[in-house]
Amino acid sequence: MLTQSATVKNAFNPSALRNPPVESKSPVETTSDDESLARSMHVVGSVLYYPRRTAIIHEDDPADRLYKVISGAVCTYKILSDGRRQIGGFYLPGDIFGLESAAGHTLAAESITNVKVLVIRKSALAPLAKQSAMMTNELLELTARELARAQDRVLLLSSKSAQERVVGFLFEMSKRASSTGNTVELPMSRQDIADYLGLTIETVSRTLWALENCGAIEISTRRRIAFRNRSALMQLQQ
Amino acid sequence: MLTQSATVKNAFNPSALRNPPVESKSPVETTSDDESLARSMHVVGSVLYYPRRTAIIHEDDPADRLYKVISGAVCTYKILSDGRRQIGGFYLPGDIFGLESAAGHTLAAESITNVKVLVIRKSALAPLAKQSAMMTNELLELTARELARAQDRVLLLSSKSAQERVVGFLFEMSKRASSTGNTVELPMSRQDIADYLGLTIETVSRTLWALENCGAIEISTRRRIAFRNRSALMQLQQ
DNA sequence: CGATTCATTGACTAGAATCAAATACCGTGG
DNA sequence: CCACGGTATTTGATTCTAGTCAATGAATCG
Repeated sequence: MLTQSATVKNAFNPSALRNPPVESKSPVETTSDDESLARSMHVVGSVLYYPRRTAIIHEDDPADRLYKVISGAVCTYKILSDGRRQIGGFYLPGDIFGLESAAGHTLAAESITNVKVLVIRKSALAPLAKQSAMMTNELLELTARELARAQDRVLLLSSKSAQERVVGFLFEMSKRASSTGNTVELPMSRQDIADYLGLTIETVSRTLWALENCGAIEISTRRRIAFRNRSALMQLQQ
Repeated sequence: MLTQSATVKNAFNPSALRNPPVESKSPVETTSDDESLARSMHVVGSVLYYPRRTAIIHEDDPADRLYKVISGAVCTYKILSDGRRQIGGFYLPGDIFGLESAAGHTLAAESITNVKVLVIRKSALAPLAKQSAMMTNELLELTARELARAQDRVLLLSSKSAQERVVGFLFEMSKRASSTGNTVELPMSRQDIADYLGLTIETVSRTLWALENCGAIEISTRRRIAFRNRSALMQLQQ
């Protein structure tokens, strides 16, 4: 359970970061349809800092909080009985996580990089929701979008090849992550990508190599990938 | 698009059913937390009948309706570019579908058996929702539950073997479908099961045979399966 | 009772997992 | 700045699971 003391233990001083938050690159965008929710979160929520690779939600935590990423990257996951890990999703600045847990079903969450998150108790949101039905609607909209994403993952996992998955992932990230021109910055490790796509780390590595080899991408750094031939990639993705 | 005329064309006379709705076996259960929604649906919604294997929602339909299964079984699905079909979910009496489309992302839906459904326009729901914030909350709760289910599917598809998938499916159905004692009645075809689990029909068939061979289940009819050794099955599922 | 669809079974193949090893990267401390 | 240790990643060889193709068998519908 995420107690106050646990939070304090995990907290770190943002001024001491070796990798400072990338707020300048990825400003927190509040889209028009979550404005009232965003405002409420800023009013009654509190900001927490987590260092890289720290638990934010444990799998058995009561699911009574919503989180908004301000800077950094977070993933939700589940550990299966045989030790395999499935990543439910990556959350980048502006994204909200903790929505799925309304049904008592909880994914764990951990920071991939140093992160700054806005936390709010759902119970603190309830009285505000009474005032404006707006906010409940926004929550509903967000949850429906999360559902749509999950269904896209179901599609991806059920019938796409390793190559299609990796290419799809690169496109998804180029849309969502901080990407300047043709370059995309991946905050997560190869293992994270593998666990997200339902592949092994070896397969992810080999697939990326193959994509580079055929001139579709260029792996500048491990964490930085440049698109060399977008249309060729499109075709590989189907 | 689902026009009134299309509805009429697809409609069938419930008194002429060869396989009458199983209302007596599977009564429509309205759980405590969707009571106000259920009431509203019954008040402003309308009942439609669809014969077996008929389109209820087309993939390009505007996503402005909610559906509640009264009797029979429905599946949502998507056809992939290469012709494969992925089933998003099965909906049995009492289940509501059409929730995911709030995000503009639509799955098609078709009847698996003859079905009776309650349909309501979301726009008709909106004015009622203003009166009671309750209902929006129920919708949120339902959507969150649907999200949790989708995430379970993601887990299942990303890292479970064919055997684990099939066993998991049997347990899911024994919980949800009309099951008397140790027998579960499957309204869907092998192909439906395969498309739901991300397997081929051959693999589903072989896996079921293997389960029967090792004494875990008994395939009385193609559509009726009896559990012979639940604890052995549990272990196979992991 | 035949026609058609649906399901099962068999033989073979392909793609990703696994196991094993080598290499590159990163932070640390000298 | 550079050597060092530990971790993350890449690469190689092999295995294994589920897919594919093909054919047979069973159920259902008219």
